[in-house]
Parts: sequence; C-alpha cells; structure tokens
Amino acid sequence: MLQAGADIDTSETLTERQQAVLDAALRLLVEEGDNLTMTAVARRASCSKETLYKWFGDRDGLLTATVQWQASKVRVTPVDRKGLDLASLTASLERFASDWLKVISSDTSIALNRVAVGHAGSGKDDLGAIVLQNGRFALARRLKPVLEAGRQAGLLDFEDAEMAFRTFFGLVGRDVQIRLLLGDRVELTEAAIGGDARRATQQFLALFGANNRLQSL
Amino acid sequence: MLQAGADIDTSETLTERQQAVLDAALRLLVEEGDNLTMTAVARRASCSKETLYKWFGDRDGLLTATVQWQASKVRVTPVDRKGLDLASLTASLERFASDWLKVISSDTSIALNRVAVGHAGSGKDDLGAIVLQNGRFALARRLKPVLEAGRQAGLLDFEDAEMAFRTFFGLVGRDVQIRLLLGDRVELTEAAIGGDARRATQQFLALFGANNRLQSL
DNA sequence: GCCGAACCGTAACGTACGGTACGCATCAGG
DNA sequence: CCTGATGCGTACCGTACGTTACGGTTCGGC
Repeated sequence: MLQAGADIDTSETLTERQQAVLDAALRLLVEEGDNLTMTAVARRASCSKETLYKWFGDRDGLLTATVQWQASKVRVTPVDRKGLDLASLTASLERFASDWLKVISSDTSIALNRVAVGHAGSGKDDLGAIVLQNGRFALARRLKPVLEAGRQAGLLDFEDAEMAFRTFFGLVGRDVQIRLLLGDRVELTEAAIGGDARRATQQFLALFGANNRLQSL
Repeated sequence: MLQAGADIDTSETLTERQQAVLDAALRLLVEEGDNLTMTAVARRASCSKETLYKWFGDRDGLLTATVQWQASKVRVTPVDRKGLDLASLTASLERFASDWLKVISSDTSIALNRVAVGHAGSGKDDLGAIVLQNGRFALARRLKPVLEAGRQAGLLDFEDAEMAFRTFFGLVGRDVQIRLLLGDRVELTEAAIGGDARRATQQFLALFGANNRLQSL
C-alpha cells in the first residue's frame, strides 16, 4: 500500500489566481506531456517564473500541485444505500463502470497518468501515489459500500470485497487503459462505453450474483 | 490499431557486440529509467559514444533498438491443438495467465512500459507501438488459437474471439499493471501468481464455458 | 611489416532548461 | 502622496546532456 493522506483537499489553501495558474499548467500538460517547461507555464498563465517558484517551490512541486488540483476537482458522489434491489444495484454498477471508462479515456487522465508513470521510477516525487489514490483507490472506496450493500441485501455473494472490486475493475477496464497510455487509438464513443459498462456489469453479476455457485473462486 | 510490422526480428542484423551493448542499455534502463544518459550507456557497455551514434543514429534510435531487442528475446511458443479436453484447455489458460502475470510484474517489463508510456505523448518514436505489439497484441495472437480450438472442441462458447480475449485479459491483469507502473508495491509471489491464474481461468470458464447461458453478454 | 577500418576514451561544443536576480507596474493602507 | 508588498516581464547564470570531433589503439587483409 502507498502512503496515505495523498488526497488532501487542496482547494482551501489555493487562491483564485493560483488555481488559474494550475489550470494553465494542466492544459499545457495535456498538450505537451512531461516536457513542458517552466517558461511555457509562466507564459501560458501570464505570470512570472519567480512567482511559480515562490508558490510551488520547484518544478516537481508545480507538477504535484497540478495533479492534486485536478484530483480535488472530482469529488465523491455518495450513494444511497436504502431500498436496494437488483435493478438499482445493476444501475449503480453500470454507472460506476461508465463513469470510470469516461475518466480513464479522457485527455487529462491520460496525460496525468503518463507523467505519473514516467516519474514513478525515480523516487523524486509521489505523483504515482497521488494518481493511484485519486484513481484506482478512490474508485474502490466509492464502490465497496455499494458492493457491501448488495451483499447485505442478498443480491451479491463474495468473501472479500477487495477481491470482488478488483474483478469488477478488470472486467470494466480490460486492456483499455494500458492501450490508451501506450498511444493506441481506442474507439470509445458514448455508445461503446455504455455497452461495455452493461457487459461488464452483467459479467460481474454472473460471477458474484447470489444463487451462483462461483463465489469460491 | 497501430501500425503493423513493429515486431520485426532484429536478431538477424545485430552483431554479437551490438547485442551486448543493447543488453547494457537495457540493464541501465531498468535501473535509471528514462533518464539514462548516452555517456552512461557508453561507459556501462565499454564502448565509445561515437560508436553508439554510428550504430543507432541518436538517443531515440538507441532506445527503440533496445526495446526491439528485448522484444525479440521472447519468442512464441506454439500450442498443440490436438486432443483438447477441458483439463488441457484449463491448463493452457492457466499457463497463459501465469506467464503473463510474470511478465508484467518483471522489472524489465515495468521499466520498458514506463519509458514507452512516457514517450507515447510526443510522437518522436514508436516505443508505445512496439511495446503494445510485443505485449498485449502478441499475447492475443498466441491465445486466440487456443480459444478457437476450445470453441471447436465444444468447450467454449463465444461470438467474438477478440471480445473473449479482452475479457480474459481483464480477469487476469485486473489492476496489477497500472498499479505496478504507478509505483505501487504489489505482492506477487510465485504462489500468488498461481492462485490468480487459477481464479482468472475459472472465472473465464464460468463466463464463456459451454453450457452457460452468458455468452451473449 | 604496413594500411585502413573499426572502435575506444575523452575532450569540446551547443543548447535547452531549471533556477535566480532585478527593474518596473499596480495597488492597498496610512 | 508615500511606502511596502505583490507580481509581471525579462535578462542572466549554471549545469546537464545530446552530439560531434579527434587522437590513440587494435586487428584483419595484403
């Protein structure tokens, strides 16, 4: 497990102007990838390099601030756990699946994951940890209550929620993320995402729905 | 789809010495990541920088040559398609799964994927395409005949082999690769890999085995 | 033994970029 | 109006690294 606390709410301590600067940096990151320069960020944000350094310390500080800033934008939408039946559970799962696919196929997510992966080797910063916390682990934190509720309602049957989540994760994502990160053009229209979400959900229910004898896998 | 022909057999045109140089570059790539320098490669390989440039053109050329060299090392092991029963099919699938998990969790695979992902944004070279061809797509090419044989033997039931393969891919890999690439320490002992391979195979058979009414998903 | 090619080691060049310093404009508070 | 703080624009410095150049060495062919 990675270090905790990597998903602090940064929107408190950032002024309006600083957020604008980070937005500019984010756009530049999407366009240029990791080879964006401090001068380019300063020019794009119409601020001076000195300000960048005063606010964010150094280049890595700016990068982490940018990643955290983007992470703080997507907030958790809690799920109601009352009156759960198969239809609403299915809808919840499909919604999670399609949201997730939309996220990982977005330009900013691809760019952010690219730089985080690139930086993961040399332990200079924690970009990988931050992205992981606000991506894969945040999804798990949001989805697990739904799974637990499904189990308590007698709709799902599994031993370990973590294991069930990881299976769902695999059924939804499959090879999409790695292909996108490696530059493959995956056709992900709105319709395709919807279809994938339905398929993954049905497969998940086939594996972990109650009345199936497969939960021991 | 990416451009074809990215997996040419390079072992023909490379001299013994050049292969040694690329091996050195590969080791350095695993240690240093993308921030390895030409001087470091020259020193590690006990050759001159001039030779590096004569042989590989420039830094990107050296990198692509290194990636292709590593790719050319893992050759395809064909599968016998005669006398297929459920036991042998299961064994084949488990073997693929465990081999794949072993590959993506290896140091060199992680390092190669990291630099390929990092370079994928700026279209300077085709590292992403090469890695994809010799990773995800090579696996598909090797596995699909097995799936087809399983279908012809009446053991599997699916419409689209590509779709079935992608599901298997997702069930095996789940979140492992992205976590590893992002620097998460995933415990992948020999035993864990074996267990994951068995679980994924059973799940796949539950979804796509004959006598199940789930193939329309 | 001699020649040229290939190659090693290293020094040198050019440049891109991270980081810093400084001058000037704006503006809030007194 | 004065003053200090904040921040923009820009020039500047240091350095790391890709790339090139060059002298010295090994070695196969004649």
